[in-house]
Amino acid sequence: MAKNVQRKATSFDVARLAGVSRSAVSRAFTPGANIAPETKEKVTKAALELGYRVNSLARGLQKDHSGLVGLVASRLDTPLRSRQVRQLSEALIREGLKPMLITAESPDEVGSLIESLLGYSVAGMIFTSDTPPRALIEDCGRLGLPVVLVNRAGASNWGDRVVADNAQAGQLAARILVDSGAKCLGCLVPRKKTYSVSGRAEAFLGAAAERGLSTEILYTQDQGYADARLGINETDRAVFDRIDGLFCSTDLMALGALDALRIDLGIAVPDQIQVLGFDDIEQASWGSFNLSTIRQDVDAQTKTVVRLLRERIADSSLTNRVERQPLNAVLRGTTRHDG
Amino acid sequence: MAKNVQRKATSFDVARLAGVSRSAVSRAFTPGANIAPETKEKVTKAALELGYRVNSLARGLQKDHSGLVGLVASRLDTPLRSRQVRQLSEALIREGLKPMLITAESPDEVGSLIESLLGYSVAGMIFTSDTPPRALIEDCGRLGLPVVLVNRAGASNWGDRVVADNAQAGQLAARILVDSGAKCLGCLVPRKKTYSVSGRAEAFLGAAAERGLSTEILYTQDQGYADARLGINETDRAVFDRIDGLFCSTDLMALGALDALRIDLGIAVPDQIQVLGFDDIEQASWGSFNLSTIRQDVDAQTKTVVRLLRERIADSSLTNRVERQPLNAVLRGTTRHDG
DNA sequence: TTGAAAGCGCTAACAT
DNA sequence: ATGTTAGCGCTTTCAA
Repeated sequence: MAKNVQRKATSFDVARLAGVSRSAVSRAFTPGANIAPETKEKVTKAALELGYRVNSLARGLQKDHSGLVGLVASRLDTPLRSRQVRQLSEALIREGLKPMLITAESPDEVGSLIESLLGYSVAGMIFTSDTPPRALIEDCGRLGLPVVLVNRAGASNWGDRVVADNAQAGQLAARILVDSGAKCLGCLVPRKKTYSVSGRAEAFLGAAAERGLSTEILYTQDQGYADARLGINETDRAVFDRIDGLFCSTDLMALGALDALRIDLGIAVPDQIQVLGFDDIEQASWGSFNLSTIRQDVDAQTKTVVRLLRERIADSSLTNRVERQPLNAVLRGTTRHDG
Repeated sequence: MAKNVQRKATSFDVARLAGVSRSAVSRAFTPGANIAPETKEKVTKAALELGYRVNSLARGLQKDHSGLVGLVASRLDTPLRSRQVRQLSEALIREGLKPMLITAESPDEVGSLIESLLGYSVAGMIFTSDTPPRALIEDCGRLGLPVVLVNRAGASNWGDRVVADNAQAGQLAARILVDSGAKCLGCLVPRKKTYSVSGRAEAFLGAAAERGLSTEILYTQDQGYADARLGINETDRAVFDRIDGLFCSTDLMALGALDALRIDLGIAVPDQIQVLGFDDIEQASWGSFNLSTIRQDVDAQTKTVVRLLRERIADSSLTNRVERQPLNAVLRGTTRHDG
């Protein structure tokens, strides 16, 4: 089946067929270059005939970047993350950039991978990962390489950040539960800490304390549905007699908690305990859950990320910026709200 | 913040510092090259000192490929697809390849994107997308570029394929429902056809017919949860008095159907109607659903895809191959099975 | 507006 | 085992 394997046409071939120089070919494929319309047309025609495509590797070798962008993500198989990556990928492509996807869970893995990205003269990097080693981000800074961090702590002195407003989130969560009558609040958090998840939980606990409410912290191993379901089941049952409102660090955990509460423990939601999540993943709106939550607007987030990246590619002398994303409550059936 | 922007070190710089030639540097970074251990060590040391990294663009220009692999996927924010992409991405990285992620829904978009991938001298392409235009795959064939199609029709005469066995899936689904007592079978399919989804449905309907069972086809607009829930709600209610077993083309649709049946229509599952899905996405096992389904083994699928790709990168004269993946029933709570 | 010529950073023959 | 030399395919001064 490997018959007829064609060698790729080069700008040289096109130049010869069109009867022009290689420079002319290059100009024909460079937007805004100084070239006569008829020359451009001749070139375009010849290129089409030969099936010519600019070799991005060679071009990238010449220019300051290759048009590739490193997109680093962990937990890609998770609802929120996959939505973020899909949108980021599409947005980058729309900007004429190409995402190189790096999926890795541990800092070590991520480290060596990013290392290798640098060899591709990427135009920038986007981290949605929980764990970009800060040393690497500093490497990027040293190279003047644009970096955008999504929902990550500003670990180093380099990189723009787009973050959900954790303080606001915690406040909002507490207010929602209190307004709908909760008197004793629980907060479900994973033992493995993460910038956004831990930040939210702390803000929530703080807000509850300010209002003079008593609080309980319930733990799960990690951030998955199963972790949360197990975590609830392993929590001392007496806790559920005390609390009447539960804020979960993520929707995924909230769904696990919900199933544990209703199915495993036979506790009525929202009558006995109200449950509030965070993120507004698609599953939160599904009929079986109908979860009240606080939405992260992924569309807006994506737009901001790409804008920051684009701006910094254009002008690397910018100072580091941080953009806080607005949050909206989405009240469904796991909280009470009739007043 | 853009102070101290360093120029990247080149092999020339390393060569000079190490007191060797550029070839020596090249060899030091080429696994299995002919180089004396002590020379290699000198080079490695100098490279470390200068923060040198091989420029993959320049290397790719010289070799026959850049180490990049095109990973084309649609509906990335869907549970099965995100799992596939995560695993493929990780597996590629483990092979020393780097995935370029192309997410696009329409054939037109995909077309121009793949077009641009070709300019990066990719080592191969993997399509999980529903819609890779066949003309493009033929372009790849003309270039001798390895292509692996996942759950796609063999549209052209180029490309290896990894597919779930649709015929077996349909048979298995019918048998499961019949064995657990169903007499009249329904099949939920999206109007927008897709190779794997339509294939399964047809096989199922065929298998039911062979057993002399009457069947109903229920339609949804597309493959999402919401489409399925809506589709069920818009179906003539009389249908649900007739059927007592429903096979859904995908788990996502099954979950939408389940919520529609139980919550919107008040139909008992599995008592009145049994429901069977396909894929075994994570959500199928969640407590609220506990969906019986037929599993696609994504791990095995990924291994096969990467093996085929690797083999063909090594030897492009291979004939086109197709690997059928085994399927396993996962019986949970939406089917009866007490005999 | 166009072409000639000089690289971008690397690898692979070839010669030593 | 090592160095020399000649490209890979492109863009970009510089002259014309």
